Formats: sequence, structure tokens, C-alpha cells
Amino acid sequence: MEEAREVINELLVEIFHRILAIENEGLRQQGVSLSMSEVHVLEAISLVEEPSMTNIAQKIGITVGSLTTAINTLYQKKYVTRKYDPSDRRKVLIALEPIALEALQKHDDFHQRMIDAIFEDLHLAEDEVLIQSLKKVSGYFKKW
Amino acid sequence: MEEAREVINELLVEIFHRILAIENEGLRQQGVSLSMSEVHVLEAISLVEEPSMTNIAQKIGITVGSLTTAINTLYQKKYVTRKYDPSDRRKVLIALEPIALEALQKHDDFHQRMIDAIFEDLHLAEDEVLIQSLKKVSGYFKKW
DNA sequence: TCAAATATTTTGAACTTCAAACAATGGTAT
DNA sequence: ATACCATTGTTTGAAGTTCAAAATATTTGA
Repeated sequence: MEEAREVINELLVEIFHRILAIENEGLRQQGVSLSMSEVHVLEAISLVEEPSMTNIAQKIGITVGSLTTAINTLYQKKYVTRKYDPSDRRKVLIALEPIALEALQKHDDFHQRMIDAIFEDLHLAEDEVLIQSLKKVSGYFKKW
Repeated sequence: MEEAREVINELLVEIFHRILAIENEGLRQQGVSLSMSEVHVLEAISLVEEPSMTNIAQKIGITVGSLTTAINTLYQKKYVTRKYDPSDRRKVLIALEPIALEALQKHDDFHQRMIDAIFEDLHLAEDEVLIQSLKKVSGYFKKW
């Protein structure tokens, strides 16, 4: 049990930082001139049901004010457009431009390759215990 | 196999951000007036064999210039001291003050409690497959 | 209608980081 | 020794991220 704790702690502390760096690197290599946080915003826009500022900000976990500045630069870079919700004109709905979809696709591909590499290189077992445990941990943090 | 990939991808994408937020929150609650990045610097100092600027920066993955500014504020806050290596006066060796050790202890305690909660709440098995797999993934990213 | 609630933007500040320029010390080759 | 290059750190200027608080616009409900 002690060992399992140590390993998980290590994952939490060190590996996550490493992964962020890897992701940033991956973006640069693919000629995507966006930061990880910007990609994160685009990702949230594509995932959220109704892409209003509040919904997107909540999905990411930042304030709406912070999101506004992020969207401002993404708008300048032509990655997103704004329009007002006709049924509630207080709301601003964000839409992804084609170039944004391309960037997301590239990012997804990178992720896929990274995960493929992990599985191939490590010969990870298709083990029920592993999968179930990871699902538990994942679900746990989602609801924290 | 497909499911395992999805779960790992999810861990990488979403949970990571959540954990960072949780850690920041944990610090505030314990009355530690340091940011996560500052704690990260202190952690690196305590872990690295020879706490020179270059070694610490490398451990964290930032430039030495960035580390200098971080150390400047930690020095002002009395968390660290600087001294020159007598055998190579180009080197600056950083030492932790008692208050820094306290802060690290609090942070470790928080981590421990978080991990305890995970194990208790999720009834994670002390399973060899899980532990070995996590160790593999952890080691894999360390060397990426 | 008018006040309260909701949605977003603006502004000012703090923090993190980098790259490039600069300074000092150490090592090496002639 | 001297000259030069490499190593180690610091400073500086700029960019990016984030927040809180104030301001603006719209909707809703009494």
C-alpha cells in the first residue's frame, strides 16, 4: 500500500508538470502558434453544449473576465467569432473558425500519438484492475 | 484497450488541471503565503543534490533567468538564502530557511491527506498490476 | 416600471516565464 | 602568462495568464 501511495504522489507532483511541457512542445512542433491555455479554451468551446462565456469559463475553471481576455486574443488571431444569442442578448456565443478546428485536430493527434507511444513502449496490460482504478481516480477528481 | 486509452487521455487532459487548482486551494487553506510555483521551487531545492541555480532550474524545467527572479522574491520573503560555492565562485548555492521547511512539510501533509482520501474513498486495491503500471507510466514521462 | 439578477467587458495589478544582453569566473591552448 | 571560449548567474524588457472589482447591457419578476 505504501508503494502505491508513493507512486500516485509522484504522478501528481512531477509527471503532470512534465506533461504540460511536453504538450507545449508538441504544439510548437506542429506549427500551431497557440499556447496550451489557448488550446484549452478552444477545447472547452468545442465540448460545451452552449458556448456562452459563462459556460466556457466554468468548463475551464477560470473567471469570465479572464476568459474575455483570452477570447479577445483568439478573436484577433481569427480563431473564433462572437455573436449574440438572439433569445438572450446578454449572452455572447463563441464559434470556432476552421483554423481552430484544424488546431484542435492536430492537438488531438498529438495526444493520440503520445498515448499510443505509452502503450506500445510500456506494454501496458489490458487489465481490468488498472482500467477500473484509473477510472475511479479520474472520476474522483472530476467531482472533487 | 480502447477504454484504457480513453481513461488515460482523460487523466492527462482534464484531471491534471483540476489537481493544480486543488493544490493551490490547499496552500491557501493552510495559511501558506506562497504560490504553487514558489512551493515547486522550494521542493526542487530540497530534492536536488547540489542546489545551484542551474541544477534547480533544470529540475523544475525553467530557465535560470526565470529562477533568479523566483529566488529573488523567496529571498525577500526570507524563505531562502544564497551563498557562493567556495570551490567555484561562479556558482550560487541556495539554502532553505526553517520557514521554508515548514511550508514544504505542510504541503506534503496536504498531499498525504489527498492521497489518503483517494485510497479510502475509492477502496483502491493494493494491486500489483495497478502499481506496476503506474510506476511504468511515471518512469516513462520522467525520461521523455 | 423598476429593482434585482444575469452576462459580459474593462481595468489595474500580480505572477510566471522567456530571450537576449551583460558580468564574473574557470579552463585550456599556445 | 595571455588570450579565448565555456560555464554560471543576474538583469532587463516583453508577453501571457489570471484575478478582483468596477462598469455596461440585458432580462426577469414583483
